[in-house]
Order: sequence, then C-alpha cells, then structure tokens
Amino acid sequence: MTNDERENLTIGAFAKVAGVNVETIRFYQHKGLLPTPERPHGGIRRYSDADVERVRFVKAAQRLGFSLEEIGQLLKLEDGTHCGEAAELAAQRLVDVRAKLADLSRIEAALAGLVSECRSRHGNVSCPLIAALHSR
Amino acid sequence: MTNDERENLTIGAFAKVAGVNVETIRFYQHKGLLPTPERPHGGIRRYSDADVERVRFVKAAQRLGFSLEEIGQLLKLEDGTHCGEAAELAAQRLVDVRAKLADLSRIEAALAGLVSECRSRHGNVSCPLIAALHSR
DNA sequence: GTTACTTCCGTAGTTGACTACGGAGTCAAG
DNA sequence: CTTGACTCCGTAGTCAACTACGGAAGTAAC
Ligand SMILES: [Zn+2]
Ligand SMILES: [Zn+2]
Ligand SMILES: [Zn+2]
Ligand SMILES: [Zn+2]
Repeated sequence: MTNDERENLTIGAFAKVAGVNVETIRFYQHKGLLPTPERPHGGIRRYSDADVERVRFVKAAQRLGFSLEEIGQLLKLEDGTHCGEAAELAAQRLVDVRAKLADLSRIEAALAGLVSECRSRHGNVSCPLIAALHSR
Repeated sequence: MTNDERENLTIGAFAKVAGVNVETIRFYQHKGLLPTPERPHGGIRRYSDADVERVRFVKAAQRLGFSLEEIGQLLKLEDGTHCGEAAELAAQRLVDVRAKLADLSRIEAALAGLVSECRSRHGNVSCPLIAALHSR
C-alpha cells in the first residue's frame, strides 16, 4: 500500500489544505475535536490526511447547523456503526431548524407587510412601521 | 390634561412594568437606547410611562429580528416623519431574513433526507448520515 | 434608629466559535 | 551560522445582548 496517511503536514500546510486558520486547528485540538499528534523530541508536530478529513467533517456538519458540541458527539460515532444515535442527533437538529424556519416565516410576513404598507402609505402623518412597533 | 407622564417609577418598578431586568435597563441606557433621567440631588432616578413605551418598542423590534444597533437607528425615526428611512431599514432586514430562510430550507431538506435515509437503512454497513458528512 | 430592601455604579462574566498576540524554540536556505 | 519563516503555547480579545457581583448610599417600615 502506498501510505498517504503518514504524517507529513506541518500545521500551516494542514490548515491551508483543510481551508481553515492555524488557530482554528489549535482551537479544535483544545476542544477535543482533533487529536494533538506527538512532537518528535522537541520538534514539530505533523498531521495526516486523516486529520484533514476530520476537519472537513467538522465543517460539513457545521454547514448543516450542528454546534461543535454536537459535532463532538457525531465524531464519536464516526465508525458508522451507531446509526440510531446519529439519526437521533440529526432529528433533533431538524426539529430546531423547523422551529427556526417557522419563526422566520412569521417574521418575514410581518416585515413584508410593514414594508409594503410603508411604501404605499398615502398621506399618513406617521410611518406605519414605527407605529406598529409602538403598538406592540 | 391628566399627566401620566410624570416620572413616577423607580428603576425596579420600571423594569417590572416593562417586563425586563433592571440590568437590562441600565444596559440600554449605556447603549444610548434609553435616556438616563436626572438624579434629584443624590436621590433616586425616576422613570415615566414614556420610558416603558420605549422599552416595549425595543422589544417589539427585537421580535422582528432587528439588532440593538438597528433599533437605535429606528428610535431616531420615532416621530414617524421619516417613512422612507424606516422602510429602508426594514427592507434590509427583510433581505437578510429571506436569505436566512433560504439557507434554512436548504439545511432542512438535507437533514430530512439524511434522517430518513438513516431510518430506512437496510443492512448497510455504515450510517448514511456519517458517510454524507465524510464525503463533503 | 435599626433593619431590610432598593438603587447606584463600575467592572467582570456568560456563550460559541473563533482570532490575535507575544515571546520562545525549531528548521531550512544561503 | 545567521537570517527569516514557521511552530509552539498560553493567555487574552472579539461580537451581541445581556447577566452577575459587590460595596456604598438612599429609603421605607417598624
Ligand atoms: Zn452506540
Ligand atoms: Zn445513520
Ligand atoms: Zn430623515
Ligand atoms: Zn414608514
């Protein structure tokens, strides 16, 4: 096997390949989301493609709205043998996302109404938007 | 005129009537969202119904997703004579809200798909959710 | 006139996800 | 063998919108 998994990247190269800042790497290590490789006798730590993959996992999960805390839990299920638990985490996220969606559509409707009232206001003394904010 | 605008509330009563904490009042004062009334010679500040109304305005605007910064601008338009400017602020909020809505529906679809794949998974070795996170 | 509750005021802490800084130590090139 | 880039590590700062704390001074009740 050609082994591209040998630890060959310095933290700077690692960060660049993974598309994040060096500080983010260290931050994730501190949070336990990424392992901190050994230092070869006072030297410099090296990182592998597996580490890059792990950062990409984190970022993909973030795009779905998972918090770093939840992502930590997902990472513990990384071997894919805990489907139920993973699905449960995602289902909870889904509930949250749907609640947020409902909130936002309510807000969207209210704002849209106010903006159009404001725009079509004819000879009113006072701005309907400001008035609405005052009356509730 | 019966004048209910006379300053009659202590900060504690004010906060209670307005439905916020005392600290929130002080925080808003510090941010310039609320005036800080005079202290009658080393005594205690008093607040009026107009102040209560102002806090309610802030909270109503917050429910529509305006930031305190934006609310500060809205408050400068409080006399209702700047309809155009108010509408512009709201229109920008609307743009943001709609962008967020689009984001969230994308996320909702992705999560819903993954959860149902996970649930209907038959004999797969690995969890589709985890796999999806790995492959992007 | 003492106790007990408020108020006043400034500073500091909270949450989440980073970002910045600074003074070593390490390493490769010239 | 020196220069310059990079790494290491801990601490501190950022943003928003509060929330908490603590000591001193005002105030109301008994
Ligand atoms: Zn399990
Ligand atoms: Zn699964
Ligand atoms: Zn104007
Ligand atoms: Zn208007």
